[in-house]
Amino acid sequence: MSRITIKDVAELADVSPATVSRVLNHGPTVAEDLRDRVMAAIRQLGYRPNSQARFLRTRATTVLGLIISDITNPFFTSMVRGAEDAASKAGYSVVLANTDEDLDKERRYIEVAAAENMAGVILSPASATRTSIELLLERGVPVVTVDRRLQTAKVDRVGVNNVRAAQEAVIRLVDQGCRRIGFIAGPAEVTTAADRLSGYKHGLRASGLPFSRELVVRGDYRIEGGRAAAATLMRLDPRPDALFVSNNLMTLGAVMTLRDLGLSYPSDIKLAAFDDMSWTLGLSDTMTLISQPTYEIGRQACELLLRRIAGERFPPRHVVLGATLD
Amino acid sequence: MSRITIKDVAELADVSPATVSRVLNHGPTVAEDLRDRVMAAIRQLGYRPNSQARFLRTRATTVLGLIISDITNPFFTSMVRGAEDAASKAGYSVVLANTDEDLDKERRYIEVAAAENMAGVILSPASATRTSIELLLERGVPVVTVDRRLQTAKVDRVGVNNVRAAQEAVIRLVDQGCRRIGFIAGPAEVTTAADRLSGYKHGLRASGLPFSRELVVRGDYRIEGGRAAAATLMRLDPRPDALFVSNNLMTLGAVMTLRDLGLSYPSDIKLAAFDDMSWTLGLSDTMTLISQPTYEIGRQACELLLRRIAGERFPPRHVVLGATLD
DNA sequence: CGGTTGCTAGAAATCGATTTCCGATAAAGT
DNA sequence: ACTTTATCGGAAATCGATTTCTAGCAACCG
Repeated sequence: MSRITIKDVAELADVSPATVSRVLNHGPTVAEDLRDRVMAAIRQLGYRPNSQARFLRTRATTVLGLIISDITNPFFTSMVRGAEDAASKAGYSVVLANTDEDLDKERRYIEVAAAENMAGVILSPASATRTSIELLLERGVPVVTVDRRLQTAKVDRVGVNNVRAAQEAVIRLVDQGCRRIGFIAGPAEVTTAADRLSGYKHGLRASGLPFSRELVVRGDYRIEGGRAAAATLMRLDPRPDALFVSNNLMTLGAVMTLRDLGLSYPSDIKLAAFDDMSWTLGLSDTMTLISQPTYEIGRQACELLLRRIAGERFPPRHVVLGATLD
Repeated sequence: MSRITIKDVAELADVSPATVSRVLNHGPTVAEDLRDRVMAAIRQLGYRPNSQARFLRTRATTVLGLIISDITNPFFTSMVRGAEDAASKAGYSVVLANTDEDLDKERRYIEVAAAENMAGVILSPASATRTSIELLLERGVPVVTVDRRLQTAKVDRVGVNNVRAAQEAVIRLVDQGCRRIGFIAGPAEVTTAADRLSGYKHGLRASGLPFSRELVVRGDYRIEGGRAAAATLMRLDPRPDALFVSNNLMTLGAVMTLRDLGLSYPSDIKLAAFDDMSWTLGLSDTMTLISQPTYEIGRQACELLLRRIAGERFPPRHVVLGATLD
């Protein structure tokens, strides 16, 4: 409950608060013995500067916000680690917030980040058009988006080329003999969903296959959505000979549906999906997987953010990393 | 980049800053028309109080810290949600930090929580003996631990009775005919690991089976650790007829090992494990699972924390929720 | 030897809010 | 009608740090 302030330290060391501050910050202009006395007093009292008070004067914090849509998703977990590693190397800490793809929650956490004057924010926006980051931008808090783009503001973004990756996966399926490829798309508001759908269409065109509306069903990027979407697709007549699912959790759902129907892959139906799924142990061994360099996405996003925080000015940058098909 | 302060609002509304503050906080003692003018000015300028400055005066924040050992683990994910729901109901926000079971990282985030003067902290300590929370306690920041206990300080804790749950699972395995039950334990520093090991021993004793040192191998609560531990156990001669794994991620590893050896469960060997694993789709259908009410753990931990924050004083409380065997 | 330069360290202003204290005004009581 | 009381709102102090400004002192130079 104690409140040890710079003044207490100053008194004990018999110097002025200004000197204590100098010892802690821009060091050199303080005499050896004073410096020692101050350090001793600090240790003795267990003094820690009040970061709020410090901020009031300096406007500098060392906490980054990482606002993501679903911490359940291993995709994001590895990204968090990449960001944390880059941040701690630079002396910053990362706090996480989970939005659950919920715009209200997202707005609340953006408010928190702004109110706490975080040094910068890495965001995977729940919506390209309805997520608003002006609260941050108008306060000068830099923002970098990961995975998804944002249409409401021009900010840096780190991700992969979703269009191309999706296209390649479709071509791969066609090479395996598929002709009727069902696509489980993501939420309409998310740019990755749109990009992947667009890649799906490109892939069909490139393969000379027709695009059919009925073969596309939207899900919510969660397990349940994938399950329902797959069920819808599998009721079609004739039924698809392949499913292409646009994220990992929905793929789990789709596999559940296939099980329920007694279908196995790849014998009865081929599967392709976005994102790493190695944690499912074998479920994904026999499907085409598009994996993204998630750790690297987090790392680079954080480094970009740190450069913005340091004050570098350059046009909004899109870092596009390679996704791999395997 | 703009800095809109209470002074700007006061000027525009042609009142004093004190009045603006009164409008925002303890309302009633301010006249209708002034109140309206102030509100209009606030809206017009998009004013938001600087929370650091406010804190300096009031010493009250509305951010809770949730410091957990592994956000990858679905166990914690659901807990986070429980805590978030309880917190937001009370007007608090939750920020997460991920320690990766790493004591250094953990210490860093405890420092962050203290430096940021978070209102309270929910912690799943990486070590019962080496995790130090005095930084928080001496500043009056209440702490509640979840899942694991802490030996370095007497604080509230919410979790399940790990000893009993483990014991029951062992008895269940014995009922299924198992006589040589291998146990994959968790890290020595974590209380849940010790409790579960102890429950395993109790279960054996209650079933009249001998305890054998060689049947216990320690893992690190991660996939790799489970894999290695299972491999060690399966090299024993005679090999175990059951494996009891003390958390979900290690169970994944153990299953990987069994696959590699060409063994299937429950025909060749029986499995029991702690924690929900429904996200593994079928992997866990045929094993004995001890599931914990994770959402509820998070919710109750948060409510306990909020009571402490509100200043309630009562002896450190241990809330023990029921784990279920299925 | 006097005056200038160069440091060091303290006093005081400052950041942006809240809150205490107090004066002014209006309402109420005699 | 005049004093007393209540209420409202402004001036100023405060929270805990940083930073500017300045005084004091020593060293250096001509």
